[in-house]
Amino acid sequence: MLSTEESPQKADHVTVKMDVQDEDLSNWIEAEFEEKCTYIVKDHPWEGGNLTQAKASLPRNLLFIYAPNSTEVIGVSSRDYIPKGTRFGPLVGERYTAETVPKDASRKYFWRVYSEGEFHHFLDGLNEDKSNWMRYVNPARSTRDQNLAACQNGMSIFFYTLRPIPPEQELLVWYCSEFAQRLRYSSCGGVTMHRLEQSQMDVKQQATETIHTQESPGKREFRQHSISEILKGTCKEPRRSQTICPQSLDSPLSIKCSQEPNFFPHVVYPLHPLANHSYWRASSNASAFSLSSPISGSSPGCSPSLPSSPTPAPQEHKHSIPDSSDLYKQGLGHYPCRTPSNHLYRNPVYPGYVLPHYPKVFPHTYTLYNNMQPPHLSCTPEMLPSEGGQGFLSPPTGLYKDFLLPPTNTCKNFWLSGPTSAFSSATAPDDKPPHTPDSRSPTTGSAVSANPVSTKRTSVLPTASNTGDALTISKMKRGYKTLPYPLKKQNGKIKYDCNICGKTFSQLSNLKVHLRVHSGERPFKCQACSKGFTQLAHLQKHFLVHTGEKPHECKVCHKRFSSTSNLKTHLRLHSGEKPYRCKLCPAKFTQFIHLKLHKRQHARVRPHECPHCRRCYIHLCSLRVHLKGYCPAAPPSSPAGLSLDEMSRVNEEIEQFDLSDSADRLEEANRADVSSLVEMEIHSMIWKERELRSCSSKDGSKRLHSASYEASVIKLCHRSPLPLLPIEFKQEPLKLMDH
DNA sequence: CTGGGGATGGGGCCC
DNA sequence: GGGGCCCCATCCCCA
Repeated sequence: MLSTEESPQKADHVTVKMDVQDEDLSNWIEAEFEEKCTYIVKDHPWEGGNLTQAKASLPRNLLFIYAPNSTEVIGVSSRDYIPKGTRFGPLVGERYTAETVPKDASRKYFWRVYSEGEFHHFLDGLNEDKSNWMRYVNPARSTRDQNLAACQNGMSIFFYTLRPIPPEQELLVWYCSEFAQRLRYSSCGGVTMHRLEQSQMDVKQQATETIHTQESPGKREFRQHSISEILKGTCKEPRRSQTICPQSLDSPLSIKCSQEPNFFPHVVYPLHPLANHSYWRASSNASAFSLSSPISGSSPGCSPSLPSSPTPAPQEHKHSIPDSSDLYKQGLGHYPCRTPSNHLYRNPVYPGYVLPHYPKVFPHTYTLYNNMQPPHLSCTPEMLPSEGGQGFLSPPTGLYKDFLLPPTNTCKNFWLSGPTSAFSSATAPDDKPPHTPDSRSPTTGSAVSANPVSTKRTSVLPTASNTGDALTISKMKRGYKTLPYPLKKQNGKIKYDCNICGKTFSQLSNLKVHLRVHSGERPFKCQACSKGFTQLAHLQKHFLVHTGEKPHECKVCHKRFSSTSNLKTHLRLHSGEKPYRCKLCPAKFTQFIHLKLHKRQHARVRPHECPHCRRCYIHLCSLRVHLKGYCPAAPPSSPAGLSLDEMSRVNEEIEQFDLSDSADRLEEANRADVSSLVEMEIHSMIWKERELRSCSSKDGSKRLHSASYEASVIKLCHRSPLPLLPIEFKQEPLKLMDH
């Protein structure tokens, strides 16, 4: 990590970063997570297809953990190293208000979102096509295990990494301390879990007596459920207490007061006049947050007119949050007589709960001209530039930003078409004119906060009316602009590594843009066709499709092209250059793709045959590797002592390698040790596989999806770090290989 | 199947 | 840090 001594000019940057890296995030409040955690991993975009959204949404740096011999997801793990302070989310689910929630809905994956201490809506993760991967994350049973903290930021629920997560470690979530505190839970998941389970045990005996008078014998049996079961809702659906019991879970009374055992009433309903017993009965036992966020919902904190008031006195919140005893008297409240053993359960009533200090850092709302959101939505000013959309923000005056200027002179008029331009109003699917800050009303914040996506970040331009909070905004922006990255130095320059794919960038801005590749964020939307792009330049280029403009002209034939790339390809026709040559025949091509297609013809021809097993290979080096102990018909000389299965597996890999570009390069490299290099890699792969199996057998609870391993194998062999050829082959591989 | 062109994705570099 | 421009790579479509 870069120290301030190493780069004084970056002292501020590093200091902030060091804060994140060195601080104990477990004591952070939600606002701190939102402010300081700068690395944001968004869901993988879901575009339909065979996978459910819940499965397809898994970010690329995560893996599912599957039940043995099953496609059932039982957890989520990291794929690669994930830095401390990384934000995942928001949690996605169907949204229900107390009025719209179906009476017969399964509530296994209900999450509660609160606004100003009052229930606002449910997020239901039950439907895998309408939820995201976060539904699969298991709860942490101990502080040691916990690596994620759940927070409500705005009206969304996010998971933040509390510490760096090494590759292939299961993600385990528990409340952030603030969260746990207001729920009167231990900030340690294990403690709470232990209490819950203990509570469950205590109730068990009492319950048994009650149960057999009310249920059939087959349903009498009580059972302790694992946290995982609870989370997954695989445990038996518990009966819900219909008894109002205001005591906290810490009180034995909370158990005794139950008329009916209530094992996992993890969903507790809002104090609502419409609340009825059907709600309680419908409560289920899966994860659900009852959240209360001072900045949420129709919080005036979203209103531009809201002054930056100091932290409200506890009394204020006591007024806004019903006292549990009052609830009890009213007969409307519900306090779980049994604490839920499921993860992420909370008590919706906050007796004595004092809202934590939450800096008024979101005093302004801005209209986002980005069709990633409905145009009526506002956003908070600290929004992360890397999340895009900044180009679509209306400046305070309501004018459109100058990015509408033309990429080329020839289309200037088009780009300058203002609000009617493709970019400026790209966000308004209904053609509704986007709001400007000037037209914003205090109720705008309500509209925003009522929408779970309203916390999407983007940068804003401070308005004249909000200059008083410029410092706050600046602080927020600094927080977001500072990535908690382990910085490296290369030739005296700071290098920014993408911790997802490992790519290195010399400029942080390049990395930020690059991260959109992983997050799936495409903030630049084309109004004409709704396509999204990661960069404005891409959108600008794309829009030439709609305008029909072809700015690039061939000097020879005066044919015009939309891109320089295509013009360059075209120019090869005039120059006669065919840089892509086939090594197996005299064919030459002007485009690499044509060579690639051509090579398929040769792939059917496998001139190198094993004399023992008659396997055939395109490349001699592949045959050599095969003969080095991986031919099942050859005399035993396996240097790795492989089983037949493993040998078969290796041969599959050799076959795959044979079809890869690396094989071509090896062949061209004509190095004597080529087959040894390949063999080494394959050995490495085999041993890694063995280690994985060994680990898997030792820890039955951790079963990583085999596909991830296979992917790593493929990566290893086919994009291997083999010291094959100089790096310049990357761009013009075959061209340079030709002798 | 080959060749040509269109479209898109992504990164480097400079301002 | 963000925007703009340029470049390369790749995929797809079609004649």
